[in-house]
Amino acid sequence: MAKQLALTRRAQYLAVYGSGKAFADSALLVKVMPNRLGATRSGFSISKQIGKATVRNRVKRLLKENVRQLELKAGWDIVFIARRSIVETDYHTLGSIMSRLLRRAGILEQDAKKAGAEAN
RNA sequence: CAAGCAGGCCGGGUAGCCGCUCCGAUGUUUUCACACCGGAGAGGAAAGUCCGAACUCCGCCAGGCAGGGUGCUGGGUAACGCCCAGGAGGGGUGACCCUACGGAAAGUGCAACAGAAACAUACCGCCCCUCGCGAGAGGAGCAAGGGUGAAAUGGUGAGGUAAGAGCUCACCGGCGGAAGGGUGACCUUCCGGCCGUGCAAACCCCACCCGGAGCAAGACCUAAUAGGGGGAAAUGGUAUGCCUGGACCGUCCCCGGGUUGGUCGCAUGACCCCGAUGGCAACAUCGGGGCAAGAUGGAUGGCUACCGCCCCGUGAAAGCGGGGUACAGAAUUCGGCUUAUAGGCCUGCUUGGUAU
RNA sequence: CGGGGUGUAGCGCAGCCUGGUAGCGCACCUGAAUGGGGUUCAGGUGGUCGUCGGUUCAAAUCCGACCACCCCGA
Repeated sequence: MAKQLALTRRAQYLAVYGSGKAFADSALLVKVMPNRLGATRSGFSISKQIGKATVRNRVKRLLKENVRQLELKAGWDIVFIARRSIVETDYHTLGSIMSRLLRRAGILEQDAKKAGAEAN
């Protein structure tokens, strides 16, 4: 994932936390907020409660890879917040969870619906 | 063959598709960047942060006192609480392993409860003498036996005695002295007399070492705001305990305001590999060769297929089916220690069994 | 990444420096007082002292290692 598509400042995270809409699953919490950039940026929050450094790295990489595969509408800031049960979730299950949550948020491209159904 | 001891090593592989960070070349572009090609990209512990250093800043000024650390001896090292070799003590049939292992006649303190006594003692007792018909009472001696305790004034045996005791003797242990060996810890031999304990991971004494903070250290650049208001104090302040001397001058607190960007530090180093020489070894010296991650909301990845390895079931075997493939993720960099770790390999040695 | 602190009864804490008895408040249980409840009074239950080793006759306390949680830092 390219660097300019990532949230890199604490202020950006706090803005999404404060005024973004939330969509939740038992393994994942997603907060989204529209921006005016014409591009969609995403950030990841995996706290120390999730596990040791190896586990946190693994979770973040799975999330990033799934974001890369999904086709998202432009112009949104998205923060993915991991919950404890995400440790037992594999790549494909996590992909279906993410596509479901983002479709509810209304920022998944219609073309990608098919791919999301396939992943299920 | 089985059980074990010591040392060293590895810690999945190949291919395809899609990605990430850095470096280099080319092209487009005013720059920022973008496209494409090539190269590099987690560990033995990267971990815990328990020690030691490099490096950086702080007033590392001088002296002294506190305070902290280490603790058998000798060596290695930049340094260490690490490593090597040796000594002593302890454990194991053995290979071998373990040990914070200086000082208790420098001083202070503690040893609860129990017990007569925990620095000097006699509770139950033992023996002798006197009185008494006797039970017993008084006097003198003893510390062997019993009892209490974690610990009771060297141990075993013999002699000796009224009963006993290092009272005497032999051996052992401890202490002191002498001689010899060893750089030293210490060892061996001889002589002397018979001397109460434990705790220094209690204070302490002795020997040696230590200024403090840490890469969010620190340096530079760009942008922006302000050169402000109030108070304390001159026996004040100048970075980390205290005192003395010396040096310097504004210092400290509160309110208000601004920045929470970029670059460097940052990877050629007490570096790695091979060989030779010196040394029992740790290690050192010399020669040759090599360059091996560098992120900053933090890269080093995701998926698929096949193979390898281990376990279980089935089977004569081949094979088949199922499951597993650990601990763990660089953040200034090194030297150690400690802790976690599926499975596997190599070398030497010990004990027991069997065969020749 | 670096620095520091704390783990003791259900909860909040003391005891640790200077080693031998684990204590205080709230809560809980029983009884008294009230027609009943609260308040009050009396009595009582309850703790592997975070875990594992070491020193010591003896460890919550001294020493070492490990685990968990919390705080601070341009």
